[in-house]
Amino acid sequence: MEDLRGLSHADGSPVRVLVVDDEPDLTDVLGRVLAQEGWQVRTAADGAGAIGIARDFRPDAVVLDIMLPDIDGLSVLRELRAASPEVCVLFLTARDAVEDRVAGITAGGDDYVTKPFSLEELLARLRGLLRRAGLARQAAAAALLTVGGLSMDEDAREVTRDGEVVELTPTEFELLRFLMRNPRRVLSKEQILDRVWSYDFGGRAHVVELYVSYLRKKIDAGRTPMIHTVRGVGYVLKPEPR
Amino acid sequence: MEDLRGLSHADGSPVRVLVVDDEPDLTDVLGRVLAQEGWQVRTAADGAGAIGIARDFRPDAVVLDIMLPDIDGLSVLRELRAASPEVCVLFLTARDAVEDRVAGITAGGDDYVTKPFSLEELLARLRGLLRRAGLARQAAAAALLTVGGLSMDEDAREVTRDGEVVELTPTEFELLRFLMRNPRRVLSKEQILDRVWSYDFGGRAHVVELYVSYLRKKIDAGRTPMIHTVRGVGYVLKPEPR
DNA sequence: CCCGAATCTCTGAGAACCCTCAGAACCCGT
DNA sequence: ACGGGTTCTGAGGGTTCTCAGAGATTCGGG
Repeated sequence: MEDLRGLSHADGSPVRVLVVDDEPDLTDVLGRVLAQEGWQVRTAADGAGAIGIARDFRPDAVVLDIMLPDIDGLSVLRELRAASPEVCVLFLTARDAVEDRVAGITAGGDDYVTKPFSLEELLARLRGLLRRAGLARQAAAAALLTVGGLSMDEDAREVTRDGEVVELTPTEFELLRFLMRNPRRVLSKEQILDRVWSYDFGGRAHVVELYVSYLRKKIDAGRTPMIHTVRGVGYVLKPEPR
Repeated sequence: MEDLRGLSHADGSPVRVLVVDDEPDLTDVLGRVLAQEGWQVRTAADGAGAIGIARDFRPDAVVLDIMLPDIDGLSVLRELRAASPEVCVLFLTARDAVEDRVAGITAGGDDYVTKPFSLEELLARLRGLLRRAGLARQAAAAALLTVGGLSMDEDAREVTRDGEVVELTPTEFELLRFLMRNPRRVLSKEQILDRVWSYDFGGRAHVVELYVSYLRKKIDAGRTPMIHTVRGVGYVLKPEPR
């Protein structure tokens, strides 16, 4: 059928993710998006809550804000790891607080995303984490997306159209990834904006048009177009028929 | 007899929808139409009322105007979600309300419609929301409508007649969707106008004739016609008799 | 067969929508 | 601090869509 979005355990049970952040708006949206991706989600607003929930929820992954109202995120991590050493962690950090503290952490196979982030970016990181932890169906195989003559290697960040390598900027890459994860489905500019751009982006949907036009130049130039405009609605990525 | 319209829970109980808007005219019409679609409906005129009703009505979906007389629509949403996190929301926003667009709305699985809207559009969005939330019988399968040799993929916005793709403008698409949801049933021009065009449309029924003629050119051209005129009454869409 | 009413189709104007260009702002590494 | 690359804003211009008006056509009753 469609794309296998929800990674799951070998036995088919859904992967469990715990989201910890003190902004309810953020945990709410994240929780819904992750659930939509096929994962089982719980949320917590602080360290104590997180530890409590983790005790019997036994998450496979934790999305953890480093700055929490009560306990330091790193201490929370220690607690979580004590209970289940296997758990993988995706940290959320403020842009300017990255440096030293996180540097050591990522060595352990965990990862981090700086706020403000785009949902696509967070999802991609989380998928990667779980995949490397062996929780994906297709195991540790490289993340390869293919739609018609288009293919994207998420790990290598390499995109090819009909075998030719295409160079993309970060935003172009994110946009294309979102399109490729939703082939044949019309996506509105608002949907795209909400997923590909950071949640604090105030701009207009006009940027989406602009980036679609960039993508077309790089991907559809001189070939059968794969990105189609659906007037008044949005855009679709479709493999060329035949 | 199969009821294709009202999505329902696994146990067959009807889906519950709460409509919140301060214009009684609008909630009345919406309430009637939604009930007719097989849903169980309650209406509220303001945020306080909505929260009160939601407490024991436990809606599966809420149609929520962002501009309410008492409480901000988003605050209402927070309250509703606190009580039942699963509820899906279809926001109503004014077209000219410049960028009161809230980031993340479409990302979390919710959706919005701008006023003035057509009833068909609102219904389609609401159906999509519930479908994706897993409340449809046929679960998350793509929305596929089929009448004879005609088929419509609502997600891809693609229509085919006898296998050939047909390009439609937004209005043509909406009109055809309405016809396809009511096959073999004669629909009057007024009915069509009320459903497919925005509720504030001042024009005459003549546009319906015009758009039916457009549709015929694209769908019936050179084939056994499926759109039939019932003189003095309206139009019917019928699959070619075997 | 004839006539009136209903319907169909053509046309054009205005609006909405989308694409692209050019340049400003920003970030980054050197 | 400089320079290249990236992101974003604004405006211009072209295309498509919607809809009203008018004339052509069809239908059905007498």
